[in-house]
Amino acid sequence: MAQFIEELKKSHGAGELRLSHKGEQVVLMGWVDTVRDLGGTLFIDLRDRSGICQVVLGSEQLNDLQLEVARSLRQEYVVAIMGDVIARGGKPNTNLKTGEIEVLAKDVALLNRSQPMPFQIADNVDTGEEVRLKYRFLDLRRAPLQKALLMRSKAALIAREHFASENFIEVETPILTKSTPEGARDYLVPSRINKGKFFALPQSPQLFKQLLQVAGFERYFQICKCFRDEDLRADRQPEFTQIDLEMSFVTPDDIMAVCDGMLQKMFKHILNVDIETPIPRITYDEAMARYGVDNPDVRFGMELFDITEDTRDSAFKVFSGPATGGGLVTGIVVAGGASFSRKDVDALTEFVKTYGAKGLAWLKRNDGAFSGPVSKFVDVALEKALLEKAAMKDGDIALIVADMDASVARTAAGRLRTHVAKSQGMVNPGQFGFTWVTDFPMFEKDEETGKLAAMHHPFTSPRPEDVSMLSTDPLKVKTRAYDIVLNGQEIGGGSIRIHNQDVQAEVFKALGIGDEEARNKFGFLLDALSFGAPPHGGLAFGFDRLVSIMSGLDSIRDVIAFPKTTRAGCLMTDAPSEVDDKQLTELGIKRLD
RNA sequence: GGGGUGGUAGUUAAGUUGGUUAUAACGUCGGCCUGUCACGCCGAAGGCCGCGGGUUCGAGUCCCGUCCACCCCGCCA
Repeated sequence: MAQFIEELKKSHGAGELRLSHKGEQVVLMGWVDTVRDLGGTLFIDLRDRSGICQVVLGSEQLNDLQLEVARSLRQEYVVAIMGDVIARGGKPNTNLKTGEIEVLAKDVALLNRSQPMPFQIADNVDTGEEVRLKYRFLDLRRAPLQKALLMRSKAALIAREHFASENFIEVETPILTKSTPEGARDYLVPSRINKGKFFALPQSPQLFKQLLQVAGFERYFQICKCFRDEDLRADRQPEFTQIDLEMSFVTPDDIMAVCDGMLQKMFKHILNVDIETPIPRITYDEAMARYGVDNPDVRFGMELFDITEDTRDSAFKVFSGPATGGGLVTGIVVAGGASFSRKDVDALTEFVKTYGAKGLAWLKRNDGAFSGPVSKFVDVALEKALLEKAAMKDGDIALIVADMDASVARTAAGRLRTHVAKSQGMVNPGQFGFTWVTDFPMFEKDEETGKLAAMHHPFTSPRPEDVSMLSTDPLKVKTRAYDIVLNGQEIGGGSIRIHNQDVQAEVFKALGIGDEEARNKFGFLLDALSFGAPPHGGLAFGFDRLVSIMSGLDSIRDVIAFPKTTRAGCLMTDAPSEVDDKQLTELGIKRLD
C-alpha cells in the first residue's frame, strides 16, 4: 500500500473534479460525508473544503485488506483515496457539481476514525444553537458556515487591498489599554506587576488612531478586535471586529468617498452587486422625521407621517394631548392593510408597547369611509391630513402612535415601519439599501442623571457653524458625524474629530467633565492635541455586521468562527471559568463572596 | 435589570383532562444487498422528561424556584 500524505499528496479538492479530469489519477483526502454500502460495491461521498465527490470502492480494484478498510468507513471518518476519475457509471447526479464524474478507487486509507456525530453535518441542520455551539468545530464543517467564513476572509482582503491602494498604512494598536468611563462598560484585565490596577480591553482604537494622526501617518487603517461588556443581541458580541480608519486633512465627504469605494469593491467582487456611488446621504433630522430611527431601512417607502398639528383640536384626547403638550402624533399607512384582522392589529399594538408606546390607534379606509374605534373622532382636519399628507387610499390602514414623549412615539412608529414591512414581505431580501446618515446631534440627555452625554463620543467635532451654541444651546449643536446604514442596520460610523484644545475644553465643560477629570482620563490626548494635531477624522465599520448582511445571515454569530452566547460565554471552551485562588493572590485580587 | 419563546433518546420533535409499558423520524449498532447518491430491506440497543422543591394515591403534564439557549426592551455606537 502506498504511503498517503508522505508519498501520495492530496492532488485535488473533491469538489473541483469535472468531466475534464476524466482519465486522470487523483489523490483525495477528506471526510466521509455519507456511505452507501450496496454489499458488493460501496459508494462514499468524500467531502473537503472544496465540496463533495462520489468515490466508488469495488472488489475489482481493491484487495481484501482495502475492502475491509472500505467497509469499516463511517460518517466523518477521515480518509485518503487514490483512484481514477471516470464518467459516472450510473446516472449523473445533478445535485452535485461533480455529479458527472466519480473516482474509482485503487487504494484507500483510513487516516482517522470519528465518534458518532452529535448532529448531522448537513447544509440545513435543525439542531439548536446550544448543541452546535458546544461542538462548534463540527458546526464549522457545514458548508454554509464555511462559505460565510470564506466570504469574511475575502471581504477582509478586499478592505486591505482597497485601503493600501488609497495610501493607508495598517498599524496595530494595544489590546491592553486604559479604562475610560465614557461609552460602554470595559472588560478589565488585572495587572500583576501593578497590583490593584487594571488594563481595559479597547472598546475601539479611537484614541490611538487619533494619536497616529498627530504622529503624522495621515492615513491609518486596521482590522481590529474591539470589546464591550454590555448585554448581547443577534448583532452584538462582546468581542467583535472593526475595519477602523482615520485620515488627516479631510472633510466628511473625503472619508465617505473612501468608504463608498471600499463597499463598492466588496459588493462587486464578492456578490457581483453594483453599488451606485456616492451612496445617498440624509441628515439625522431627516432620517428621524421620515423613518423615526437613525438607521433607516431605505429598501421600501411607507415613511412616517406627522399629524401632530392636525390633531391639536381633536376630540380624541389620545391625540390632542400629545399634540398640544409638546408630544408627537405620528404613524404609517400600510397599503392594503385594511385587511388586517383584529388579531394582527393587537399583535402590532403589543409590538409598539415594547418601545414604550401606550398603544396603537388605527383607522381603516374602505369605500371612502374610515372605520375602527377611533373613526368617530375623525374630524375634517384629521381626514384631510390622512388623505392628503399621509396619502391614505381605499384598502389601507393607518397605524398611529401618539405620545407626550416625541421620541417614544417616533421610535415606536419607526420600528413598527420595518416590522410591518418585513412581515408583509415588502422587503426584497436580495436587495441592498445603503444610506449615509449625517449631522448627528452632539449631545443627548441622559434620562437617569439629566446630564448631557455625548451621542457619538466627546471628541466629535461640532459643525463649525454650531460651535457658538456649545455653551448656549448645546442640545441644538450638530456634529460632523456620519453613520453608514445598510438594510436598516448601522454598519459603520465616524466623525471629524476635534483638533482644537479650546473646542475640546468647551465640549468637556458641556458634558460636566472638569479640567482635572479631563486631564486624568484623556490627558495624553489633550497633550497630543497641543502639539500640532492636524485636522482629522475617520470611521469604523462593524465588520461582522457587514459580512452577516452580505451573506444573508441574521446573526453575526454565523460569521464569527467561535462566537459567544447571549450570556457572553463560550459553550465550547466553557469560558469564562473560575481560576485558582493562587492566580488571584498573585494579581492582588480577593473574591467578595 | 425587565418581557417573551423553548428545554422529553445522540439529534429533531409528539406526548390528550394528571393515570400506570413515554412515542416517532433521523442517527448509532448487527444482518442482507454490485450502480447507489438522504440507497433500500430486516432486526436491536438507546431516557436524570434541564435541575431543585411542592401539590397529589399518582406529575413529562399542575404550582413555585432555579439553570441554560435564543429573541426583544433597557444598556451598547
